[in-house]
Amino acid sequence: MVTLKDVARSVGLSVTQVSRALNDHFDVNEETRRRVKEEAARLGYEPNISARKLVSGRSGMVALVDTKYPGLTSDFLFFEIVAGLSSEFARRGMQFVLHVAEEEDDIIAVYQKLVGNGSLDGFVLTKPVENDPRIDYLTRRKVPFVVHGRLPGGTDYPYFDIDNRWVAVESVTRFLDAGHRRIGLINGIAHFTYALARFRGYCDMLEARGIATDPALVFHGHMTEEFGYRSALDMLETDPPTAIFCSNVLIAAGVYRAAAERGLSVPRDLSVIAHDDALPNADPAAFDPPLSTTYSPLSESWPPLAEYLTGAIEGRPLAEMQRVERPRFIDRASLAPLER
Amino acid sequence: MVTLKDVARSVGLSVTQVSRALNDHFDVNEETRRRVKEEAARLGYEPNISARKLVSGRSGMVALVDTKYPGLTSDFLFFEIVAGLSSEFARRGMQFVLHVAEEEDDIIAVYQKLVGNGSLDGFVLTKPVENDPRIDYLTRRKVPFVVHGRLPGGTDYPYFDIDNRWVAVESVTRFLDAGHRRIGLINGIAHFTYALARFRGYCDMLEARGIATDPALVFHGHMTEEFGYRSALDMLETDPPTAIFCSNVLIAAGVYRAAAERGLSVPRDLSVIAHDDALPNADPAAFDPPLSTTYSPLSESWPPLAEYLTGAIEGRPLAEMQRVERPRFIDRASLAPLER
DNA sequence: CTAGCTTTCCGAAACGTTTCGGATTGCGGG
DNA sequence: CCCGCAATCCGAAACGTTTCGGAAAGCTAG
Repeated sequence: MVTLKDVARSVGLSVTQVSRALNDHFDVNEETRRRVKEEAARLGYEPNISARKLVSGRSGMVALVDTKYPGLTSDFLFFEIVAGLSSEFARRGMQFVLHVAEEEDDIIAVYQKLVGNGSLDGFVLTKPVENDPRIDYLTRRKVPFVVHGRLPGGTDYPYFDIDNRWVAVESVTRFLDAGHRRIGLINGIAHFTYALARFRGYCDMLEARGIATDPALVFHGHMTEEFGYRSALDMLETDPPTAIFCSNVLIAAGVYRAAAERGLSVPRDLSVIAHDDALPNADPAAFDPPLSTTYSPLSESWPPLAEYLTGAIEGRPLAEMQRVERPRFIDRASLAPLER
Repeated sequence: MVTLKDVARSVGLSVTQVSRALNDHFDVNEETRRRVKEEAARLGYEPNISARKLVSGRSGMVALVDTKYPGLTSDFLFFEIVAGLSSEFARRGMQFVLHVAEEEDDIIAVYQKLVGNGSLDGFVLTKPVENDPRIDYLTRRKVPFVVHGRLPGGTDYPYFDIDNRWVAVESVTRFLDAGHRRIGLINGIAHFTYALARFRGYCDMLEARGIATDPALVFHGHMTEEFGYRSALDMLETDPPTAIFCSNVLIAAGVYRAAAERGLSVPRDLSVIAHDDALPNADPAAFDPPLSTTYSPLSESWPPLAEYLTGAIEGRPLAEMQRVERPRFIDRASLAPLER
């Protein structure tokens, strides 16, 4: 391994000055800096992260922790997140550590261990839940982190989120304006905040028009095609809805399948809107008929997440590191006025 | 952060002795060891990985490097690997670093950087190709690594592989014994060694029975349902095969679809065998008719891979760290004797 | 009683980096 | 000619751990 000392010797300077030259400190001659950098490159010098971390507290490593669960390895969302973040941090010269904990592990204990051994600069938190214990713990320990999503109430941490309430409000409004009264919701797992926000938006919008939410029209679960299919079949059994909002394009695919099986035509007998994360495996435009969506590519969240986390590590002010993005509605052909 | 010094002070011993106690060195009193461990646990002490790495050369971190490519985020295989390895290393108290490099990056330069900054103990290499430059580089730099798969020829590195040649040989033999003469192969991308081994097995087996391999019956590409579908359609165009071996259950799904579209019945008009990695999203028993396979769950490779890599890091002898597993054939209902 | 051994402990050095405080040089202004 | 200042540089300490070489104390055999 080639160290600072090697470069120093080779260029006839002290270790100190070489370090400062490479880190663009002010008190080193321009010409010297050039020479040092050149020589370092020539020797193939790479700073030793461990040594740097030890003294400066920065390692350039960030982590994402998730616990194992059945279906983890076929969770597209998870892939997209992991690949997107890893690549984004790699681009910034940082390292991304994926830690998949055992299902039975206490999640806080895992963070404790990871934080304790002090080789990580910060964490990316995904899929927050209400009163998320991870946020409590990391805040208390003053460990930098960024949340993909956010909690209702005070948010004194960096986050990037989309306006999930709007997603539901917009879709339900369009259904209502088209004359629909019985509107179904097939949502993600209930305790995740994004699902909650959508659920609340859905309820509030109905209530505003004097419609009570019918529990028989609301489903929460793992957002798969299969789940969409089963939920839709269930709804269609008795007193079926005329419109369904799906939290996911995959769910919508299941709804389409169920509708076809029941001999219902979209959108004549059943209107459908879904939220589209722009995942590579599910293209709403390829649906028959093309699926109307609220559109917000997941891939656009990696750059801000990476930026905010580095910001948090460097201690930048919170205000610059909170953003909620509003999706846009893309009308295709799965929404029609209710015929009576 | 609680350090060795804190534990030492709290227990009235030297830092040295505390370190030895925690690492189960021999020259520390049994009673002392107990006291130290207890106190360390009480204080929530976690060894600082950076400091340890700096002096002992071990960080307990291993990495897997892959470059971005279109379809990465929908590559089930990749995620199965990532999640499986991460969890397996986590179980062993190690950390797993996923590094997704940009497509345009020089892969060796990436390894150079990662090796150079000296925070990684070793690497897991997947999807080896012939004359793999990564293997050359890491061997030359004496960096520990383990290969998932192996290269033809001398193998002076740890690896875990399945007998890919056997996979093809076995399937083709069964086809031949059932009277088939025109046998197709839909394989993975040609330069990966596992695809090569299967291709060679396929060719050799045909040749042994005096059958020339027909280039029109061999397809290499990304192992997706779509690729299987297109390849099968192509084959079925003129002078179709009566049997097809698929390197993947996904491919087989595409073949089934193509056959159905062409009005061919499996297995009456077309026999199909596939290799089954036991991925969660593709169950050959759920096919109609159930798909006969060579069976070898991918998930069984993580424990040996993790074990061999830690072995390589600790400098254990090579002989214990090489294994090739033979899959087993599972007969279901997609293979029938050729009617004439 | 002593030599030698075992058991248990400890001080100090080392790993590669950053950073604090100070040192040296050269220059212009008085 | 000297003072002060800017521009460059450097030595040494520090981060938390492991490890080398030895030291102290207790015991046994002679």
